[in-house]
Order: sequence, then structure tokens, then C-alpha cells
Amino acid sequence: MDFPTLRSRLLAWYDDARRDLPWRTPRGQAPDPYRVWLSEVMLQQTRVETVRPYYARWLERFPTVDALAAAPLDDVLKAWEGLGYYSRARNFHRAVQEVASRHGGRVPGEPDAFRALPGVGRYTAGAVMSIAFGREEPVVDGNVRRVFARWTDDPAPAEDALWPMAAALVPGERPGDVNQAVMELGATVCTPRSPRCGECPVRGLCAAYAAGTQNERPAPKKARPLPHEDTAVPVIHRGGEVLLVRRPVRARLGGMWGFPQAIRHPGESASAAAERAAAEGLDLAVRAGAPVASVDHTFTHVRATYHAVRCTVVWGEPRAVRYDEVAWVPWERIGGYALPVAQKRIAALAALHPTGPHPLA
DNA sequence: GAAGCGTGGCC
DNA sequence: TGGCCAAGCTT
Repeated sequence: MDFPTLRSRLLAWYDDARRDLPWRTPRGQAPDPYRVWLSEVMLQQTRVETVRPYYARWLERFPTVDALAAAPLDDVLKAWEGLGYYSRARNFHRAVQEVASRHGGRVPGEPDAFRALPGVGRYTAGAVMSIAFGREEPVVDGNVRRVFARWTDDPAPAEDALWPMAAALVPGERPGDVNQAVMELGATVCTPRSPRCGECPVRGLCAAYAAGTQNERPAPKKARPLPHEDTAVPVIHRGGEVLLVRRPVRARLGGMWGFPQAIRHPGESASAAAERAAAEGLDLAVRAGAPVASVDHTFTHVRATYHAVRCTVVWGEPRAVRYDEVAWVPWERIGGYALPVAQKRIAALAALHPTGPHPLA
């Protein structure tokens, strides 16, 4: 491949076509490494338009490394609420605390030191080192993977081939812009479906374009069928309050708040499973009352149906047996807790129901 | 190396 | 509606 020609055409195109994004500073202005890093973490597996409002709110709330390092995890997760992949927020928080305590509050500009921080993988390290520090480090993300698959007309390029190719492009002036140019091309021109080859500055060097195979590159990977989880959710009332739990950090949605839950056994009713969820997860005896609602939610690798059931306490005080924390929360203060999307939906539906004890309880 | 991890948009 | 996909990382 003619890397020098690719490089110069990409840079020239990027100078003209690059989108104006909040984390991009004007040419010549030094970027803030904390902001570049934040943007890269938020953009992992997440679209630009989704990230925009989160990025702006985050910087108002946590404008600097020191501000974020000093914040409690619950505040951090609340700011991340709805963005998904919550381990990103936990890892970023931990990493920034390390930067504050061990690097004097300065984001390390050495690739090895930065790469050692939690949540920083090969891609993120290359992106932050090149964009924020001008280091000649490559990146391979989904865009780069697709662009190279088409340039080489390879249906499934190996990682061992992609990184050397990406690295061959970087040396020279403006390594951060070179990396961003490939990704920008992938995001706006060399798109997964209906690539705009007519607007591509490097179609003359593209093997897939020459062969007319751009729509079959890269080859789609086969998805596994999603398992289904039929889940009971006890919405436990006491006085004017409802019981929330904080999920263990290791688990799915780790560190986030929500309602207790238990996967239904075959043949088990939602009411029985809701009572069992309280018994096993909280060491608490509850009586199931009226069903509140059913909510379907699809995660990356599992489809869940949540059967929310109103419950009242029969006996005992809740203990966080299978959770990290429990809290009795007045309905009007639920908004202060970081809830994943499905739990928020359950809370909204449950709040529509009368909040006193069930008449038959 | 494969599986686990969120959510929303698009066709 | 349902499958696919998006600036990946960890175990």
C-alpha cells in the first residue's frame, strides 16, 4: 500500500471536511488531555450524537482531573446514567484518582504509563497519546478496521495486520490528525452501509472500490441468538418509601441502583419469584400484591422481561445479602439515584400506581 | 480467544 | 419488529 499518498490525501481531506465536535480544539490550540481522554472513553461503542449532551454536562460537573477525583462514585455514575457500559465510568473514575494521587494531577504523556490505567486499552492509549500529546502512536477502532478492510479488499483483516498498517500511516507531522482522519473517513464517508465512494479522497487507492466489493467489506460477523431472562422485580413499599438496592460492581450494571430482582424458575409465578427475590437477596419476608407492569429490555447479549410486582414487608429489615447497599427512598427522591434505563422505566410505571400499602396486605 | 458488558438509531 | 451496529476493555 502507498502509505505516504494515503497519509497526505487523508490529511488534506480532513482539514476541509472534519466535523466541528466539542472535544476538538481549533487548529494550533493545545488540547486538554483530560477532555480528550473523557471523549475517547464516552465514544467507546457509542455514537457521537449520543455522547454530545453527556460530554457537556460532565464537564460542567467535573471540569478537571481534581474535580472528578474528589467526587463520590455515586455522583459519577449518576452523570453516566443512560450512557451504558457503566464499567467505563467506574474505571475512568479510578484512573483519574490514580492520576491525581500518583501523577500530580497531570495525565501521563508516556504511552506505557497511560496504558497501565484502568479502562485504558490499546485503542484509547493510542488515541489520547496521539491527539493530546502528539505522540506517533497508532489506533485501530471499528472505523479503521472497516477502512482498511476496504482498502485491502480483505473480508476479515486480522488484528496482527491492522495494527502495523495503522502504525505505518502515523509517523510524521500531526499524528493525532492522521488517526482522526481515518476514523472521520470511516464515520462520514466509508460508512458501514451505503459508503459514499464518490466523495472519498482515497478511492483511487482502494482495492474494494476497484473490485466493486465495498458493500461486502468487511464481512458481517454472525451473531449468537439472545437468551431470554424472565425476571421478577419486587417493588417493596413501606410507608411512603420504596426499597432500592445497589448492584455489586462485578455484576451486570455494577454499581448502579435499581429494584431487587430474581430470574423466574420454570413454572414459578411472578409473585412467588418476587417474594423469593426479597428472601434470598435481602433476607426480607414480603407479601406480593398487585402486578405493576411488565417491561421488556434488550441488553447486548440477553433479552430480559421484568415483571414488576408491588410488595409489602411482612417481617424483618432488609440486609444487603446479594447487593452492595440497600436504601429506603421516598418516590420523589428516586431521581437522585443512578438507575439504568430499564429500572427507570419500572420506577416510572410503579410511581403511577397508588403508593400506600396494598389494601389486602 | 471468546464471552460479557448498555443503549439508541437505523432500515 | 428485529437484527445490526457504534471512536473497546476486561477477564
